[in-house]
Amino acid sequence: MAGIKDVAELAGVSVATVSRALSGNGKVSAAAKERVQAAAESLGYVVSYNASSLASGRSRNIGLVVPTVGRWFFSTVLQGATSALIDAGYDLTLYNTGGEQRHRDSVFSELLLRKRLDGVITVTLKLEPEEIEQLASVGKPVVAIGGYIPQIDTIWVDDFNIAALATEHLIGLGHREVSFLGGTEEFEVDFKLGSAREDGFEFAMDQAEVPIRRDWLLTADFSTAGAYQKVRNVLASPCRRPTGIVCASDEMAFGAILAARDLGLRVPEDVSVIGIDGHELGELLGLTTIAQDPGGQGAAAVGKLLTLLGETDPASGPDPTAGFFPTEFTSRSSTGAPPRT
Amino acid sequence: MAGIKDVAELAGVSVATVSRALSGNGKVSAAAKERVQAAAESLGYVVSYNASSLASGRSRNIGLVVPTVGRWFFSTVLQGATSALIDAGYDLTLYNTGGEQRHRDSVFSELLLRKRLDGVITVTLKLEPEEIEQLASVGKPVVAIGGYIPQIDTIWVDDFNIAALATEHLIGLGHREVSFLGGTEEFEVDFKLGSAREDGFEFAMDQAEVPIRRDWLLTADFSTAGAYQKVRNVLASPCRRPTGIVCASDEMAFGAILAARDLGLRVPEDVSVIGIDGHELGELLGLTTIAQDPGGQGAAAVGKLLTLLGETDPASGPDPTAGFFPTEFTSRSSTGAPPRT
DNA sequence: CTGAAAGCGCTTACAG
DNA sequence: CTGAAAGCGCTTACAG
Repeated sequence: MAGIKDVAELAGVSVATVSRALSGNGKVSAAAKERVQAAAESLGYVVSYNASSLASGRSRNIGLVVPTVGRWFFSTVLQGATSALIDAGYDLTLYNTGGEQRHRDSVFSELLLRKRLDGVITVTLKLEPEEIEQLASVGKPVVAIGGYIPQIDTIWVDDFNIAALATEHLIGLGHREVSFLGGTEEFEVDFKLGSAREDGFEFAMDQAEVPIRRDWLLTADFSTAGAYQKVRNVLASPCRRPTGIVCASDEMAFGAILAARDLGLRVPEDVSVIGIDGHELGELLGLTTIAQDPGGQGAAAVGKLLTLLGETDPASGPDPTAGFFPTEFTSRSSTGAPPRT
Repeated sequence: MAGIKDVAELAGVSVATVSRALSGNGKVSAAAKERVQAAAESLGYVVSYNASSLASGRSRNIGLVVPTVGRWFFSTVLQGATSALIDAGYDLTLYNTGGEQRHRDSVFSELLLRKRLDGVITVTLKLEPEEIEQLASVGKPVVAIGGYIPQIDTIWVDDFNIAALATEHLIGLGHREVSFLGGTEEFEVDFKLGSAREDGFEFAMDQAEVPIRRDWLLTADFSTAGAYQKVRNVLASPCRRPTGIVCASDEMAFGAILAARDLGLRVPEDVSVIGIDGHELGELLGLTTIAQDPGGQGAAAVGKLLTLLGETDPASGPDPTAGFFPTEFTSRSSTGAPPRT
């Protein structure tokens, strides 16, 4: 475990020069720099991040707060963020609150404020006004993904209009019996998108003057299995059943498709299903969806954070927080005209 | 940003006493402790981890190295590890090599050795002998998940026998035309399980004296979509096609099932599919599989690491590295007798 | 049980 | 361009 002193000795310079040569801060003669690098190399010296952070106040480490890592959206955001970060030479410390308030609070009070973090990315995390203030007072940049948080740079898709668009797609195909599958109350707290999407659905339905049936406003836990149960119940109804289902996520849409199949219903001849996400599996299952590229969102959040930290050229491309993150309507075989009755 | 001095001043004690009162190390009178805690509370004081780590040599932070986070096995391991860690008050720094050698090497040389880590968990990472030596020389405990690494505590399932068991299940049902879907060369490097599972398959086939067709030894990238293509090709063959497919992962088994369905083949009447993993979706798709509980493996690795760090009661339960991690054969509807010809 | 002080391994004004 | 030295905010023998 060679230290900076060992390198200085071997290179025949002071530790100050070693620090400058290796970090790139300050002036060092080419000759000295070369000797330092050679010495560091031969000793296998790597700077102690703890000491460096303590002395400089910068830790080259950013925190990512997620409610779970077990859902496609979040693991994909994480994947995108880590790739972007590794190239910048930053570490990623993961805070998985597990949706538990207790963990969420401790993340906040302890982990974010005084930890070894230069900045934080929060994913669909609801922040209280005083928490935002706290973060601002500490001076650590924060970038949020999902939902809208006042005063904080946010990467988000236009949930309301996406859901409205998905709904209009079904209405445009002739559907009048449309169900919406959103997130349960419990999940909306974290994911915080359920209601915007449901609002978009209701708006589109109202615009088209298609009546909304309250008992077709379903909710699930964003899992495929959860969605399967709910959709199966509604499709198995002996009375009228919806001919189209707008799902707030692709994973839930998969559940809807599987439920229909298991009931012997054909998709889309008997029932159309549309999702929101752009999950890889969607292609195999022929799912019509609105893709939102979570990996790109993760990378964009990293880019924005790095800019705030003064790392990247601020002129590099448009500000990802300036508007909504782009989405793409992807038409496949899970949607079609409703069955004639 | 109150510091330890502020707390000491407010509590009317020295910083040494504050440190001892808050960390629990060393003796402090009940009265002093109480005053310190009250002072810390009212100032919103949180210890600086960098300073603490530098001074003590312990950082309450562990590293997790994965080749990707976009595959179910890995995100589930991660989920299990984070839950276990958050309760212990440890941070988790994530190193996602993305399967790139360049990232993998930098993780090794820079990140692990001199970073703010007390220990490391590697998931299906192949380590060179000199790397193991390096780790040992630094004295940082390492626990591996998946595969076997000499001299390092390893949490792993019995890949060989699991695959053999899966194969025997199909043979026992009467199948003689059995295909194996493993990982591509490229993936085996990281995942490092492909060959053990293929070996198990071949062993079981040989034992039962069922001939192995080389052109039915398929490989894919462990993704559902990749598996779909390969299996579709083999099932679409105008000549003989396999009546059973042993898949090295559930996600690939999903691809196999979907490929069969899309070709109009019934599962299991026309073709049986068995996976390895225990993915949640397996229940919905009726997938017979051998569940290996990756979340539990992640938690077990954390537990082992914490023990090595002297954190937990060593007497708490059996050593998870003492044998193979338990797996569970889960019979569902994707396997049955082969079609009569 | 408690405090003064050294030290963890760097970074960075400051003075040359 | 370079070095001596202070300081980052803690922890922990050491001596009471």
